[in-house]
Amino acid sequence: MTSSGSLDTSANSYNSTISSTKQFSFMSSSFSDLLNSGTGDVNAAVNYGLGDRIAQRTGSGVPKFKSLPPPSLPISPPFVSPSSYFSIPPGLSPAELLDSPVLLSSNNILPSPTTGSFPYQAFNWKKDNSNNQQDDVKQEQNHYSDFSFQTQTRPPTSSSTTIYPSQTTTITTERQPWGYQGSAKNDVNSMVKSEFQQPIQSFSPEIATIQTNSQGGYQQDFNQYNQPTQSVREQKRSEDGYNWRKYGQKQVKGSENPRSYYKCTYPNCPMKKKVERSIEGQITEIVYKGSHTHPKPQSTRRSSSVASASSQAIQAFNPQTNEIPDHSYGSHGTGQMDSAATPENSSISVGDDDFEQTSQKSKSGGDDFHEDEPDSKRWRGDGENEILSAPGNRTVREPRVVVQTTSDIDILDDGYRWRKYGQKVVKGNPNPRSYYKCTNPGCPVRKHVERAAHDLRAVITTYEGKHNHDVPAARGSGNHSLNRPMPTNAANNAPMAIRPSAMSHLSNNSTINPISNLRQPSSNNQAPFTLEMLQSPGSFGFSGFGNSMVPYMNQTQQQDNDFSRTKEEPRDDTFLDSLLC
DNA sequence: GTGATTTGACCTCCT
DNA sequence: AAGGAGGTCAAATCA
Repeated sequence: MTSSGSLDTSANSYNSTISSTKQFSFMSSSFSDLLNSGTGDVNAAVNYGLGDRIAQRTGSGVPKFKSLPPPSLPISPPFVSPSSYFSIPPGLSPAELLDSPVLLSSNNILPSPTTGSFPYQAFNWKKDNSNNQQDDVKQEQNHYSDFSFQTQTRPPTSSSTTIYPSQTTTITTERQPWGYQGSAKNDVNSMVKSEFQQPIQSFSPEIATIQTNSQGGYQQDFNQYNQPTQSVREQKRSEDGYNWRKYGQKQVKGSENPRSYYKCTYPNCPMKKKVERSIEGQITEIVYKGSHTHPKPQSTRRSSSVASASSQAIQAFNPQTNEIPDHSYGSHGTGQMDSAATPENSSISVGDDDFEQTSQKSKSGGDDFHEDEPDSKRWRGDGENEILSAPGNRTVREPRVVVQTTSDIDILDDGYRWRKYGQKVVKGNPNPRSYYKCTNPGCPVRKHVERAAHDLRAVITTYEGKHNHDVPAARGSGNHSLNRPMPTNAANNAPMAIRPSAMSHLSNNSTINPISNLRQPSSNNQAPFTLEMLQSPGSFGFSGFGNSMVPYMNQTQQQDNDFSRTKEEPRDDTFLDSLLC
């Protein structure tokens, strides 16, 4: 139970292999609990869904794309494709970029679309390279949640990592399940290790926490966790850094896993989240709804020193959605919400209508997702966990940890509507890349989404082109919140759907663009987001991340470049054909 | 005694 | 309009 802590995964029965025990509350529950948790393997086996079985047979976890819809931020579509603005630094290969920790940070952490997890290396990177930086990062967690290994700040037991970017948050959660699942159950260490060994795309604070516990190595990063002095309250904090109160739990149809409902404990904060945990305790799905109207609670762990500015900049950076803002707020130890980037200022959709958007859910493992498909169906749809082949040769059932954001994902991703026009397996990634085109007549914008090769949970979304139109109204809702001006409190109402996928999004635009979060007219969306901005520490305040960001950027760019190829393709049909070929 | 969690009941929405 | 499912409430319970 901890609000955040309680990871109820449930819905999907995946859990299986990794099982954690009962509820794994990062926050409240102690890590030991995890360790104690019984084995879930048996259950897992039982729980396996058809998809899982298939996955097992195939030996590969086929992510379900449905759940993975790009991190759509309910709010606004990506501004500009980052790619266009960024260039890859010499010496960096795209592949490297992908693996680079930076990626994690970006969107904050971008889990591979496919896997949703970040490469283990990334962690190492931190350890090795950024111990110092890590500290900074930690401190700045607030700022860049992505990077944030905010969780770090928290004690291992409490997984209250702060995930600033919403998406990031999502990812985090997702990972946790994995991470600890394994670890939690049988052998925390082993599990964790395995995961880490495996690429962990999504860096969830929780995971981090787990790691910390299991592995000393990460502890460096997560020193704070170890701090004995943490207050219980802090421990309760969820990985996302906010304090949550569980207000309900319910068994969802079609899922063995119970779903827990949490509310942000901050007065008047509308933010909610629901977490499903597997029997083992693995988090199978997390869905955030709404946005925080306040800064993230400061934890002692957090370094107050973090410059809010930088953090803010970073936050803004998150293209993703509301969360960014939300988290961003939180992320700032300062609690400042004023960052321009914050959704608040932006016109984020809020309101009931928004809900559609709000509740985005991402589940890993979708074969294919149709944006048109209602979120509810999408994310919930299969319900079955897929078995992913973990890097280590292990076949692990991928926790369907889906970070859900709140609502309609269709639009969610970026507020725009997309039509799938192709799918292809690109070199270097066994996971198919779905290609989408903006459905708005005459709009040249395209995007492609793929799961990261190393982590199915991670979704990489790349945008190409600029929208020549405003964000379409949300389906079902006459007014799409997206179009609406954001409420004063950006985060407030706007349901943020955090998807793991979103987290993973590499999508240049969405991910990078803080602006995107702000719902601006499409034209604005396109607003120039220059590399300089990103790079310049001052401009976006990547301070702390500095270079790291660059790589990320680069990566995105690369993607764009890659994608640009597709752009050149004169016709969708042609393109599709080519893909099919 | 306070705050968080549990859990059955109720409400709302969707089909 | 009815039924089902999801989400929320709130009293009881627990820490």
